[in-house]
Parts: sequence; C-alpha cells; structure tokens
Amino acid sequence: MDESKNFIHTFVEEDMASGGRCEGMQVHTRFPPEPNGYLHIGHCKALCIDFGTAQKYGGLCNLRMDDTNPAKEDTEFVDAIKEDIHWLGFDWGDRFFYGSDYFERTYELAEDLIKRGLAYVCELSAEEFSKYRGDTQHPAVSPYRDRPWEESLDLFRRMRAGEFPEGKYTLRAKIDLESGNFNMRDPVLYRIRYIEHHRQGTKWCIFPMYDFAHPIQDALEGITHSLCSLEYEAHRPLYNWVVEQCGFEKKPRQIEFARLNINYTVMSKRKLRRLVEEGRVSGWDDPRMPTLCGLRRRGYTPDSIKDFAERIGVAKVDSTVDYALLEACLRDDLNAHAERAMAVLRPLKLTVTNYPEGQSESFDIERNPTDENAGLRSVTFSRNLWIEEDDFMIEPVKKYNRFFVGNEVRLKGAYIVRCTGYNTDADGKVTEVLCEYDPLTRGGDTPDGRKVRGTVHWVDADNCGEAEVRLYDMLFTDPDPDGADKDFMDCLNPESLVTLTGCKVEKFLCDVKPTDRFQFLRMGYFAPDNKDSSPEHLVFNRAVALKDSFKK
RNA sequence: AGCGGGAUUGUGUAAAGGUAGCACAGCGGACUCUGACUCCGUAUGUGAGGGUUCGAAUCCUUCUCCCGCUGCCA
Repeated sequence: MDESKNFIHTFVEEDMASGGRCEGMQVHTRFPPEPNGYLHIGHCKALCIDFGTAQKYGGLCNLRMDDTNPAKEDTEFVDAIKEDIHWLGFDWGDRFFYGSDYFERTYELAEDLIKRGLAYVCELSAEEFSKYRGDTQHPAVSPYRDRPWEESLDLFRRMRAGEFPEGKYTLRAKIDLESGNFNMRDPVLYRIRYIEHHRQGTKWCIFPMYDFAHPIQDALEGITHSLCSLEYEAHRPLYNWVVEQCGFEKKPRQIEFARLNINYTVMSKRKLRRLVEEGRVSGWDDPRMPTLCGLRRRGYTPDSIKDFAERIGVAKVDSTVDYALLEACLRDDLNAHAERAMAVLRPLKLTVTNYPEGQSESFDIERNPTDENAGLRSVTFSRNLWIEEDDFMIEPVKKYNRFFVGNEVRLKGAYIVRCTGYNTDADGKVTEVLCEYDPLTRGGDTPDGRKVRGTVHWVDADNCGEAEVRLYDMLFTDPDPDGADKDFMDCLNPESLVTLTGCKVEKFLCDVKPTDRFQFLRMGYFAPDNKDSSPEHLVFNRAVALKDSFKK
C-alpha cells in the first residue's frame, strides 16, 4: 500500500490502535451521494478518500444513496452514479444501500426519542420559526417545546398517517435553544412532504432530515469513519448527539476535509444541472463537462483521475487546484500506455524527388516507445507525403532543426532526407517542399553514425486515413464567477461555447485509419468520442507545441 | 456578532522542537528517431508581533486575515 499519509489516516490509525476507539474492528467507510445529479471530478476526490481509506487499511467501503429528500432525487442518477464509480475502478461488493431503506428503523428511533422527551412535535411554520430562532445575541424560543410526550407521539403518528398538510408540523429534537451553534437549536428531524419518492413511492409522507438520517444510517451499517466535507463541521455535534441518544453501541466518527476546487472549472452540481437543463451543453456527458462521464468522453482515463485525486492531497484548508495538474496526470498516464500515431493537422506537401513515382514500401514503427510489449504498427511510404506546415521554414530561426533548404531531417521511422527546395504560389505561400532521400538510411538509421538533429512526423499521401477532430475546451469560467454579482453563465469562456452542438471540427490525416470522430485533448492527444467504453488514445506527435497553442 | 474551522513559495501538499521537502506551473540547460518523454539545474514560502528554548512552521500569547453555519436542502 502506498505510504503517503494524510490527517484522516492519522485519526484512523489512532482509532484502530490498541486502546483506541475502534480497537479490533475493521475500518469501514461509506460513499453517500445524493442521487440528484451526475458525479463530477469533485466527487471523485471524496470517492478516492472514502474507498481509498478503506483499501489502505484492509477495510470496507459501502455505497449508499442518500435519498431522504424525495423532491430532488431520481432513479436515472442512481444508475449513472453506479456506472461511473465502477468505471473509475471502485467496487462496493454487495454493500449497496439506500438511505430510504432505513426509513422504518429511523422512524422507530424518532418515536423512541419522543417517548424519552428528547423530541417534540412543533407547529411553527418555517417563517414563524425563523422569527423564534433567535440570533447570535439571543436564544431561540419554542412555544411547543414542553408539549407532553404523549401528545407529540400522537401527532407524530398522525403526521405519518397523512392527516396533516405539508408544513403544518415538524418533529424537532429538544437540544439547546441557546447554543451558539444553530444546528443545535432544536433542529428539525422530520418534515411532511407529499411527493412520490423514487423508491418508496407514496409509502411515506414524512421524511427524515439529513442530520437525523445520516448518523443513523452510518451507525446501522457499522461505519467506523464517516468522511465528509468541511461544511458539515458544524453539524458534528448534532451527528454525535443523534448517535448518542439513539443508543448505538458502535459509534461512527465524522471527519471533515476540504472539498475540491479547480480553477476555471464549474464544480457545483446546481450549476452543472443548469447547464444541462438550459441546453448549454448536450447533456451530463458532454465532453466539456467536468462530470466523470464527460471526462470519460473527453478521453480521460480512470487511472489519470485517481492519480489526480491522490496528488491533490487531503487537508482542511479551502484550496483551488490548478487545472494543469489534471492535464499533467492524464499526460503521464497516456504517455506510458497510449499508442502512438503520426498525424498531420495542417498538411504541407512533401515530395521525395528521387523516390520513384508509383513505388511504395512499408515500415514498422513502435506503437509505444516506452513499452516494448506494445508491439509495432506498419506504415507505408511513397514519393508523396504530407508533413506539418510548421515543420518547414524558409528562413530558419535559431535552433530550428527541421526542414529548411540544405538541412538533413529524419522522417520518423523511414529515411533521412535532405531538403532541396520548395515551391510557392503567387502569394508566396509555400505549397510544396522538395527533398531527396538517402537509401542507406532505411528505417531512419544512420549507418555512418552522422548526427541528424531533426526528426519529423509524416503521413503517406497515397495511403493515409482521414478523420474529423473536434476541438473542445473544458467549460471554463472566469476565475471568480461569483465575484461581481454576475451570473456564472455569463462568465463561461466563449471559446468553449463556440461549439455548442457541433464543436469546432477540423480534419486531420493519420497513419492509421481512424473511423470515429475524435476528441482533441488540449495537450495533443486524440481520443475517439466513445460514450460507452474507456477511450483508446492516439498520442499526437510533438504534443507540447499544441499544448501551448491551446493554452488559455 | 455568536459558534465552528483555517493560514507553509504562483498552485496544491509534507515536515508531531533539530537542514523547510515533494508535485504541478515557471525559467535555464542536457539528452533524444520529434522540440514530446526523460534528466539536471534554478528562483520564489512558514500571515504579523511578542514570549519559552541551545534551537520554533511546530509550544505559549496578542493581533490580522480567510472560510463555514443562522433551510422544513444534502
């Protein structure tokens, strides 16, 4: 297992150590998404922390749909979430749960609290309660706090039976109306909602709040460590209160960490949802979206995303990670594993004048120079080739090693050629580059050991594949979209919106025969636009030049 | 304001009193069948002040700044 350690690991080890809170137990975590949207790169951090922590200590991680609010949740999202997690490579075994499966048990525990005078039915409306809630200077008051428990129990049962309209009553915990932590000022435990639940149907018309349901779910599943984001910090006392008052023997421990932010990247589920609903993108899996399925279509690999989650670390500080790190992770993965191809984006004709017209031969070129097992691919060569427009200069700049008249250049995997001239059109634009090849350098070797500094990619004009490439950018926003009270929609990078339905499409020539439309990744990799499976990549030549040209 | 968190280079993240390290981004160079990859080098940091100590990012203290909470959302 990896040796890197963060503050969560420190806590866990403390708890598991002899004499610790969880001595002799197995580490058990859970990933609890609310099924009201698709998973995005931010969830991935939590996913890697939840599953990763369990893995690190030989424990288990459950997958649990946190579906206690019927207004927002849908089965469509449940399936998508499961698929995305599997795609990333995590597995919950047979421990897939719904928070709503515990509704009955949760209800019993609520009745129990009422009977012990720890909860009461309140009939303050939401607006009224905000008046009674008090403020930092004044404690709250509640006229219903001292309702006899028998009466509360009766009302609570009738709430469940559907005798009251929405909003008429709530069940509240009786905790501390003077607490500086507002979560402890008699928080609502149950509210009435006549909305069909995506799983429970119309069986229930009262639903537990997150603050009540979550600790119970954790405790029932034997969770030892409940890892969540920073905004729940102030809820921890309530979490502990519920676990304590409900009498659970094994008490889960909540630990909070900072959620992920990436610069220029829209990371709120609410906003992503708007992009989908208002048709600014083609769907949750639009390649410009930071959702897992969007990243997948864009060409990101599971390993690169997990590596990213690893490299950003875990802490309690609000932080914003540089988008470039995500790209670096993908580059590293692709560089090690993806197949190479030679592709020409802006073709310039290259004629090998001393190579006979009509003659052809083929060369075997490694699929991946860093991986011998990747094998070879065959490419054909002829008198008529295409090279990249900027691989020729009439007047070479300093340190330019590619085509200019008089210079020797290696055609990758084929021959050493010497540039002998070029032709231009009436405007002086270069239309053709001329060269002569050295037959003794077949395969690109130099038997006499002479140094040839420039190596250039090429494709056989008589036998090359052609494909479309879609130029995408992520949906970037201004660095501070919420700043000058602008709507984030107005802060989206126009470049990334150019291509609403079609994207910018260009053709490219390639030494293999691509049949799909390809995504163009910013740093010079191609990935077919494949909705269903993991992408196969073609790593583009001299990636950095493109990386720079597409840099923000 | 009350309560709860937090502050290490451009961005993240390590260092549990003992050389402030690593990654990404930047810059410079070497190497190379692509200028990529790789390798080497390099600049920039402990929010501020006081204290304890031989020695402080770390302990104490005062201050400053940032974030979260005041849903019948999660």
